[in-house]
Amino acid sequence: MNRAAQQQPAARPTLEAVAARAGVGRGTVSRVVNGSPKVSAKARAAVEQAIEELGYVPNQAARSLVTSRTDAIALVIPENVAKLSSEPYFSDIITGVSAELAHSDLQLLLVLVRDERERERLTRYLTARRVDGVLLVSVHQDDPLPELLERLELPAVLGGRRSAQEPLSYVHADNAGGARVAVRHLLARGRTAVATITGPLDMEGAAARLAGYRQALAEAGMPADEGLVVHGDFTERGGREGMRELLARRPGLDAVFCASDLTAAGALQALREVGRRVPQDVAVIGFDDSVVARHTEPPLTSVRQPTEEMGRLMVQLLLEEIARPGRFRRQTVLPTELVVRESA
Amino acid sequence: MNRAAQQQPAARPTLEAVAARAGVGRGTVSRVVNGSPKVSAKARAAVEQAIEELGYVPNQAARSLVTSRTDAIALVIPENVAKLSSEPYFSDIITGVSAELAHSDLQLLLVLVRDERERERLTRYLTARRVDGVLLVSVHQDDPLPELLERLELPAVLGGRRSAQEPLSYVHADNAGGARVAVRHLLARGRTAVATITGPLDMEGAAARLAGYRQALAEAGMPADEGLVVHGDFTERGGREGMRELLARRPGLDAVFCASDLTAAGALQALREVGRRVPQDVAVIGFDDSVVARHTEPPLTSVRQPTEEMGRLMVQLLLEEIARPGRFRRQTVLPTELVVRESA
DNA sequence: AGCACGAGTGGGAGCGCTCCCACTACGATG
DNA sequence: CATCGTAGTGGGAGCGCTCCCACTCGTGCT
Repeated sequence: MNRAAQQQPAARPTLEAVAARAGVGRGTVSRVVNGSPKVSAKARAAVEQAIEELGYVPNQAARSLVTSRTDAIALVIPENVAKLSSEPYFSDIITGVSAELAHSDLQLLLVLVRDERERERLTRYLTARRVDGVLLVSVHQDDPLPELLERLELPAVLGGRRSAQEPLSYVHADNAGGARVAVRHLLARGRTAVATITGPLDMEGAAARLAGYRQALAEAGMPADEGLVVHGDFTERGGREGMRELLARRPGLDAVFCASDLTAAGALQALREVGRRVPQDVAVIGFDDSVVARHTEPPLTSVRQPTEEMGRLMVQLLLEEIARPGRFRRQTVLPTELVVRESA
Repeated sequence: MNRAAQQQPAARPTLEAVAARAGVGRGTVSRVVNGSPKVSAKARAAVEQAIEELGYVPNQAARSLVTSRTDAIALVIPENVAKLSSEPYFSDIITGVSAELAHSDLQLLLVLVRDERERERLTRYLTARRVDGVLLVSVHQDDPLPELLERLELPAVLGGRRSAQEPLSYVHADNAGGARVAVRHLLARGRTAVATITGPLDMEGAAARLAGYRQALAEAGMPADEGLVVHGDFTERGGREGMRELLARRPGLDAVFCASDLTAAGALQALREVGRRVPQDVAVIGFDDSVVARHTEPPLTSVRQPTEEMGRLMVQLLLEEIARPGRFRRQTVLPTELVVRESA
């Protein structure tokens, strides 16, 4: 077992080296690198040339040490549910976040939190302030992370609020409105027994979708039948089981509003199992208008929320908050819209 | 516009503070924090208590400055194709990488490279050695990144090699073998005109799948008909257009092997357009066995590659390479397997 | 008793940068 | 012609840590 020879990979030039080469002081180089206007054209040119010649790249660690900025933000996804590929919502958030971040000079740290151990690790990480800010999606009512962020006074933006009184900045979609539109659509098409498979109700978004469902039924003067409401968890499996349960409880139902596309895909499977045709026998509507909505059979009518846009917006809010850490929290609602396909 | 008061958020305790409190020197605290065995039980206990009481968390920037380690690695995805949510492959890689990384104390930087500007930014970033290592997936033949990584002597692992002579470490699936098995399956079921829609052939994986297709046909003594080969790009759109092209060229085809599930999904659409039934008229096989394979109508028979596992393995190789930067490159092939569903 | 040795320990030096203050040079002003 | 800005500059101090060397003890041996 021979030890690999300690090779020194061509030590990178330092600020000091650039200064020497350009015949100026360290301060001047620093000013050029950081775009300060208080540098003469001549000095700037000399420095820029030296940087070019030496291939100088600033050492971020040294910079961080003195500025205590990290130039990185974390996107935290509590992935306790399933894996990323079956949750297009998260992928779209990531896409949006990454796209928006490309304009800035911040790096994106992706943190998937699967269990308690990983949550603790994240806690230590945030406590060490190893990021300038945090984006947090899929927040549940009792999630301890938002409070930690508040306590640490770490700039943060939530994707989806915990409640209507959410103190932190957040971006969310008009969940109740989307649900209302979906259910109205079903009623307008003559459906009379509209069921719903909810998401996890400890998430405000899921609760709002259920509320929207109820509002639309109430508007139309339909009696509230709790037998038509079954609880899911946004997953496909939840949708399948929820649908079976609904069919057992209310065999006469003719429509179902699902809290996510995945849920709807599961419902579709359960309906196929028992030979109910979609949309003839039962109309189905999903939520998110994610990529799965286009691949199911039949393709899903779904409430579109601008997921990628939400990611972008979250970054914008976070950058603002990082720029001026005063408590200027901002909360933004994005519109939803019904995309009609064949399932309803 | 009043400027927010400069508040100082409870200055974090330093190593020095811990040392003072524990009544030991800085060196001892450092040793405890870094798990050195050369500390007496008594000193260790004192330090640990002080750390606890003070809520000490090491400053990573200061540590990086002297060790020139960052404790972070980058996962680079050249996302020039489409968005993440429609590419389950990438999501699964991310899932695997993140899961494996949870065992270590490294952080995951996700870098999506969309255009030339972002590639340059990444180049600067890597040049500044702001990560300890790099995972690079979806490498094309002419991708300049691998060479940059070699030049920088930055530990790196590729997901998919550039060629059989790949000098860098990599993990890849047995693409040719998978393709062979798929095509054999079709032939064994009596299909006589088996077409293929390839991936981008400047990727070794795609080329290997095409080679496997050809091998299986040759084995069976079938004449090679280049009219049955059409070029795609792993996308759904490519699959749709490729299938249309194939139908125009060889109306009599009765099977098609697609280089990805997405491609197969597109092919399915094109077949449906012209009323061909799957699998009765045309059998279809995909590749990846990603989440879309289960959602198409009919569900796709597909060659499974252990994508998540590949992500995990990439991390393992990278960690090894970071641990001893000697040129111990490792190259690993993972098996593929045919998952039979209804489309073939 | 004297010595060597290893286990532990303290703390100086220094990583590469930004911050900031003192300083220079030069044009404008009274 | 003395005085005062003002734009630009150089470099000391210090961020919080690890590295490493010099040092102090016991302990076991001669």
